[in-house]
Amino acid sequence: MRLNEAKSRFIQAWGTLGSKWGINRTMAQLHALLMVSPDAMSAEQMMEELNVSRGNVNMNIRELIDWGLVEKIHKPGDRKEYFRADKDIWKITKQVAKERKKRELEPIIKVLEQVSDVEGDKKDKNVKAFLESIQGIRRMANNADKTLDTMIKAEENWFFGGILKLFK
Amino acid sequence: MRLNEAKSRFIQAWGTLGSKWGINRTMAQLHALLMVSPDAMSAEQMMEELNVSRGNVNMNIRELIDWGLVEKIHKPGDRKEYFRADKDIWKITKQVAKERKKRELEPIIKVLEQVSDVEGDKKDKNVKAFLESIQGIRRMANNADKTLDTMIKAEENWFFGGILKLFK
DNA sequence: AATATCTTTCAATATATATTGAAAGTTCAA
DNA sequence: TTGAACTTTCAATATATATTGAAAGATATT
Repeated sequence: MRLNEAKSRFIQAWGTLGSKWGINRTMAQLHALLMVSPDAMSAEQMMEELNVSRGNVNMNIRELIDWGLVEKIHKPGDRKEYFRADKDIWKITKQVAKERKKRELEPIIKVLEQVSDVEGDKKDKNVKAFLESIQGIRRMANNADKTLDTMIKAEENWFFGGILKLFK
Repeated sequence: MRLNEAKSRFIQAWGTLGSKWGINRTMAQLHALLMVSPDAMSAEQMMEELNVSRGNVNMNIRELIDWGLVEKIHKPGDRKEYFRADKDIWKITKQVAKERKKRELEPIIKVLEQVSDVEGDKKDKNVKAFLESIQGIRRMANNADKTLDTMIKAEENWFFGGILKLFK
């Protein structure tokens, strides 16, 4: 397979995967593009490669920066802005974990706490079933929270080394 | 907080969380509803609680069954179908992991394999950067795949206990 | 076999989300 | 301080996704 075909297949697949995980397709494609590009890219270059508008590139690159996955680069003697993505997949994974924890896990944990405080007859099977389920979900959420905390601090070779030993 | 308010807050929050993870809101809400309901529910009851149409309930319940999260129940002497969700959150988590692995992780691993086979000058920095990134992503994906395999078979305490201990 | 009860389907519609592109905004060099 | 080069914004539009509801399809009951 030629490089260009491989590249566009990967970008395509990454965009599709992103969609299934609630990530805007263009955002995922931009990320894929930058992950496999040796050099930082300008808005024009990205518009060209992905066939999307300037506004679309601008908004989604901003979102990627907000997620901590892309950074703005200034080349000396050039007014254009360039963008590059970190290529270390372990760092990327941790960064995504960190953001989703903050944006999604922590908020739901708060809701779970709030709804755990139900007044009324604890013998009522409706109350009982509700509280038992919520409690189970809370424990899982708190476990996930702690695990992510630790993962976010962990070294790369945890994932590429330690976990395999554990699961033998 | 009264049970009804707690229930609807939880259902609401679960639906919102689902959306952010690429899951249809009604599907997530139905799942939430069944998770906190002591008894199996009929389509009518669910339509009533969530204020959605019969068709919507039917399609999304079918999807939940397809994900292995809900089962159909027949009550003796009643022609109606009822539905119940497993309430064991560890089982639910494993089931979701199993399905997403099959539907999303395995397909992307195949694409990563395919695009790893790039012809051309391995000294070209474009080829080099592409292959290095893809290789990193592949290693991560394969690790995730193995980890999920193990998790799907594991007991809750062992999994979290083991991971947390390892991280220490 | 006619009827009542319940489920499924799917074209039409509504809603949510993504994308465009041109105008406004910004910055810099002359 | 002007204008060229570049970035940002956002109303309009397009696209994708979800939802409805009535008709068709099942299945049990009389």
